[in-house]
Amino acid sequence: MDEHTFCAVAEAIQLLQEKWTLHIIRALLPGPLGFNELGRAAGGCNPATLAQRLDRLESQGILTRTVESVMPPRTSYKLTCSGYELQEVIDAIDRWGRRNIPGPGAGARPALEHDEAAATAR
Amino acid sequence: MDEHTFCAVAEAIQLLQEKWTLHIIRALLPGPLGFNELGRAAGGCNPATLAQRLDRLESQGILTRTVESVMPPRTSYKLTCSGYELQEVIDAIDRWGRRNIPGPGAGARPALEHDEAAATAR
DNA sequence: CATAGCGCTATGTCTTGTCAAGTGCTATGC
DNA sequence: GCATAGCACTTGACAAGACATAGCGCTATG
Repeated sequence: MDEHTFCAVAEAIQLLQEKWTLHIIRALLPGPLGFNELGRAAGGCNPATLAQRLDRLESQGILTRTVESVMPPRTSYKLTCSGYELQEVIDAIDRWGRRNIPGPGAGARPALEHDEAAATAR
Repeated sequence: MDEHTFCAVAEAIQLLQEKWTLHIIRALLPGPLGFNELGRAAGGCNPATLAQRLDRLESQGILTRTVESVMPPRTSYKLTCSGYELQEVIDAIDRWGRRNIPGPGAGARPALEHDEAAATAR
């Protein structure tokens, strides 16, 4: 799109803002996982989306897909070093989130900040 | 959701992965902008989405909307300190992107330092 | 022998983002 | 003085994306 905003930054943002991407990477940080296992660890990603993300992340060189056995099916996804470097991104988000998101565990502040009224009364 | 995965991190990811959010914040780092101005600076966000994101970011305390004059319309959006703290998230993505994204030139793409003075904008 | 699990694709629905146009007004160019 | 373009947004129709669900061939359990 805009070559003027370009550089890696915009590209990276574009990539990381896709739904589930960060969750997937985060789930994969502790170690390799299988497909369904990963979907659950990411917080319940449905298989269609998961497969798509995985595809993209693999072709981006962020993770690798290793078929351990075809039948009984067993596949393992693990981060490449490029993927592990995303830890610092997630760490940064983590740090920010703990400081700036109300959250249920934030003491005497229940999560009543649900402003889903954005519907604007259609 | 998963109690173990939950808390601020997942929330923050959820928030930041919405389309344009990070672009908007990034565009706002150098200083406050108006609505259309911001939409363009973010890379061409359409007004509907922009308004929605802005709404959410404001109610999250990440930015403030100041109406400078109603007619001729002039509004200014600027980050709060909570918003500025996202700089380190964007920096992390930036750093990662420069290292790990091939880039449009697919080769030696010198990293132009065009927006590094953002922190002083206040 | 029935059930549940694996990795993953195909289906239809619902949510989300996008385009295009339009509002009331003012500051500019001719 | 009038046309044009800009401002900050809203609305409504539409496309793209994510969703739940079911299912494939197979095997390791109960």
